[in-house]
Amino acid sequence: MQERTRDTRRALISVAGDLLARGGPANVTLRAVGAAAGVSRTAPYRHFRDKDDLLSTVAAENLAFLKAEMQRAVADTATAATPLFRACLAYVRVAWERPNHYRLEFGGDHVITPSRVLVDAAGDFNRYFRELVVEAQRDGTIVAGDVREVGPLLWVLLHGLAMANHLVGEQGCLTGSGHDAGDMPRVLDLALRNLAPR
Amino acid sequence: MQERTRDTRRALISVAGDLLARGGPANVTLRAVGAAAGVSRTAPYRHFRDKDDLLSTVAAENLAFLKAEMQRAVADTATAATPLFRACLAYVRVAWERPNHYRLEFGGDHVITPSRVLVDAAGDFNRYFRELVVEAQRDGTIVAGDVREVGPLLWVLLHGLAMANHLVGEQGCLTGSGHDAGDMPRVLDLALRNLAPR
DNA sequence: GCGGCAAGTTGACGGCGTCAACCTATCTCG
DNA sequence: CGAGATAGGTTGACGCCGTCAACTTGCCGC
Repeated sequence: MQERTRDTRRALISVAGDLLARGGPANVTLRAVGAAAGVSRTAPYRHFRDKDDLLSTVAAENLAFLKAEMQRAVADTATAATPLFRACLAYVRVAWERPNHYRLEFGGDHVITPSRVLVDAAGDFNRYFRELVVEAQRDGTIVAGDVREVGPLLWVLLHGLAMANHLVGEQGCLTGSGHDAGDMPRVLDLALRNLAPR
Repeated sequence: MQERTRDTRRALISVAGDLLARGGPANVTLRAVGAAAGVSRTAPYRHFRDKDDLLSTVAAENLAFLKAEMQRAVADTATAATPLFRACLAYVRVAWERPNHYRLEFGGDHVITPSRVLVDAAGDFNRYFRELVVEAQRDGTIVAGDVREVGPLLWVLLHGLAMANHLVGEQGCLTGSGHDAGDMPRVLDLALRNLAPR
C-alpha cells in the first residue's frame, strides 16, 4: 500500500512538473494534475497541504537537479574551461532549458509561502554555490574578496542571464541585441572575464 | 463626458497599480479594481481588452517612471558618483521600492501577451538604456566593446540585483549573506568597478 | 475478526475572468 | 428640435479554479 502511495505522490510531482514545463504556471491546476495522474481532483490533498506545497516540492526537486547538473559539469574535465565557467554554463543552460521551472524557484512569484523542503533545498544549493565561489577564488579564476560580496555578485549575474532568455523578443533590455542560446556562452565568458583578478 | 471617461480610465490604472503594490499580483482582480474605482466589476472591459491589457498599461507607465527616475538621477550632479552609477542606483532603488511593479515588467510572468503600449514603452526604455551605456563607454566609466555585449551584461547585472531583494530571506542565493537595502550601493559599486576598463 | 487509519472519492461553496444582454445619457445630424 | 447612433456602465450567467466537508474503501495490527 505504501508502495502505491509513493507511486501516486511521485506521479503528482512529476505531472505537475510536466504541466509547468509545457504550459507555464497557468497550466498547473490541481484538477489537471489529478486527471493526468489518473486520480481525482482532490487527491493531491492527501499528499500535500495545498497547491503551494506541491509546487514547493517541484521547485525543491528542480533545485537539486540544478545543483547536480553543475556538479556534473564541474566533474567533466573534457574541456579546457575552468570549473567555475563550466558550472555557470550549466546553471544558465538548465535555466534556459526549463524556463518555467527556473522561474518557479527564482522568480519568486508562484510560491508565496515556501515549504520546509524548499527552504532546505535552497539552503543546500546556496552552500554548494558558495563553496564553488570560494574554490574559484582560491584558484585565482575570480577576484578575491569577501565571498559575501563576490558570491552575490556572481549569482546576480547568473540570475540576470538566466532570466534574460525569457525577455528576448518581448520587453527585455536584450531585445534587438540578437542574442540567443548560441551567444550565451560568449556573454557569460565576457562576464566572468570581468570578474577575473586584475 | 469624455472628461469622465478619462477619469475612470485613469482611476482604473491607478487602482490596479495600488492593489499590485500593496498585495501582490494575487490582490489584483478586476472585481477589486472596479470596486476600488467606484464602478462595477465589468467596467474595465469598456477601457481595456482584458485583465492582461490593463496590467500591460500599468507596466508601461511604471517603465516610463523608471526611465524618468534614471534621467533625474543622471541630471542630479550633487554627488561625485558617475552618471552611470547614479542611473544604475536609481534603477535598482525603484525596483526595490516597488518590487511587485518591477516584477510585473521584468519578471515576465503576469503578462503573457504584452499589449502595444507595453511593447512601445519597453522599446523606449531599451533605447535610453543603450544610450546610457554608450555614453559611459565614451566617458571611460565602463569597458569598451560592442554595446550589444556590454549593454546586456550591465543590464543582466542590474536585473539580478533588482530581483535579488525579493529572494533575501527566502530561497535566494543571497540568503544569509546579510545584504539589505543599505548594502545595495556597495554591491553595485563592486559590480561596476569590475566592469571598469583595465 | 475487527477497529482504525490512510487514501481516494463526490458534493458543495465562494471567488475569479469573461461573455451577453440590457440600460442610459450624450452627441450628431437631417 | 427630435430621432437614432454610440460610448459607458450595469446585472446575470457560465465555466473555471482552490479548497473544505462528508463519505467510501481497503489494508494493517491486535
